[in-house]
Amino acid sequence: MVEKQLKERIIETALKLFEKYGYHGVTVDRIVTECNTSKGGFYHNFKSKDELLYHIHEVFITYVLNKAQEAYGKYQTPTERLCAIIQSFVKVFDLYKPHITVFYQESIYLKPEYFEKINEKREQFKQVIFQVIREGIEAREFRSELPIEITGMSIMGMVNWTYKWYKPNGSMTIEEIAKIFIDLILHSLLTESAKQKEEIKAFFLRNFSHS
Amino acid sequence: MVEKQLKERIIETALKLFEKYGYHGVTVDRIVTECNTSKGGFYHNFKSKDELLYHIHEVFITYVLNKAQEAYGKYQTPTERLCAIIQSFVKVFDLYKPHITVFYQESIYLKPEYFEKINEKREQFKQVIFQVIREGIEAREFRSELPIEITGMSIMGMVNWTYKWYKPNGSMTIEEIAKIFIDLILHSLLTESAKQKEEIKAFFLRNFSHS
DNA sequence: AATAACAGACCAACTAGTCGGTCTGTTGTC
DNA sequence: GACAACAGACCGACTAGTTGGTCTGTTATT
Repeated sequence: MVEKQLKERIIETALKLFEKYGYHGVTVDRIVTECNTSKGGFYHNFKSKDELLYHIHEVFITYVLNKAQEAYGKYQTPTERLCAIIQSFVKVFDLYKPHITVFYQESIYLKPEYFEKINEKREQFKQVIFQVIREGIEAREFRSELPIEITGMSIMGMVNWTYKWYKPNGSMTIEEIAKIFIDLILHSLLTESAKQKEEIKAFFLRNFSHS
Repeated sequence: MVEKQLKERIIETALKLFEKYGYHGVTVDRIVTECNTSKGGFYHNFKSKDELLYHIHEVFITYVLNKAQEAYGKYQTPTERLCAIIQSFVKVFDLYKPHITVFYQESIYLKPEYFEKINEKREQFKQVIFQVIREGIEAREFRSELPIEITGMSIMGMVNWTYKWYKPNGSMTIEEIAKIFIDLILHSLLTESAKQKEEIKAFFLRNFSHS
């Protein structure tokens, strides 16, 4: 087993600190001390503190966007697609909780060029969600009276907000939380007739057979 | 008509700037220049930049907590109470959008003493929500399989997230958005039998009679 | 030997906060 | 009514400390 590379160590330390104290609450000096390196080590690996922040954003959004597109491709019906996307996204909280926190708290501090790049992917992710909702309405699985954007943002809000309260190693696993989210969302989106449809009912029961 | 007091002007300017650039993206110098005052004027009215940040938090959370308790007191049934609380909270976005943004983005930068005070009220607010959900389940209006905390945090996430995308003067009024939130939430919380109950059905129709 | 990886002293810029001073309006005194 | 005495609001040059970033030198690696 090779020693963990310095660059990785810097990122991990920075994430831990940024999550707790915020980007501006952490100095480069603090980062380098806490992971036993030096200014030289830091600036050898990153052009600037900004670039480190960008890197964190980039890693996270790229991963999440890929996962969403993957989940979309894996299923055919809107209901299944939506559930798969949510599930894959929520699972990310166990892997990338600090990334997510930084992503939602500190992105205003990204330099314009960096911000643009990140925002593009962020926008793509949103469009995947909107697309699924649109298809769900067209397929008469989701209620047609729902406005796509607001509904999409509601779902994203519900899920994203998790970063404010989720504690890994808490009393509930992230999978259990994901199930509850999906339960809530399906109850609010599905039409009465979709709830009756055999394949959707089966899919539903397979995932949430409470009692 | 008296001139607007300096303190008010400072707060307004700071809010506008904090919302856009973040607490650390705005210097005291910038605040005082943009509202045509001076360092002296600023520090005459505030002990520190931190105190200004605290003040913004305090005004907002106090208002919101009062509104929630008021809404709770005004109604008797859990469903009505929940809707009233959500409605009153969402309406705040037209009044206090910058406050809310600062509240959710910058509270980590509050000095410990300040943070404690704010957090206490924040906690109280959460408890009101949890309480209503608990009562709703006990009254068999809300589905008993829902865990109170997660459901509560889901609702708060959905609603709070609004600060990330809501544009006053957008194509939808805040009241319309509130209705959609409530529609989604009721669909996911209400039991089948509650949906049938005459008074709840009436209440429902009164608020969302889409076609 | 040449190059990449890292160390750490140092620098220049910036920023929150201070402090002596001014200006305006109010109160008390004759 | 005039004037002294005073208070509070506000000004802005200045400071002390902090922070991101640089630069020269040292160590490891191939």
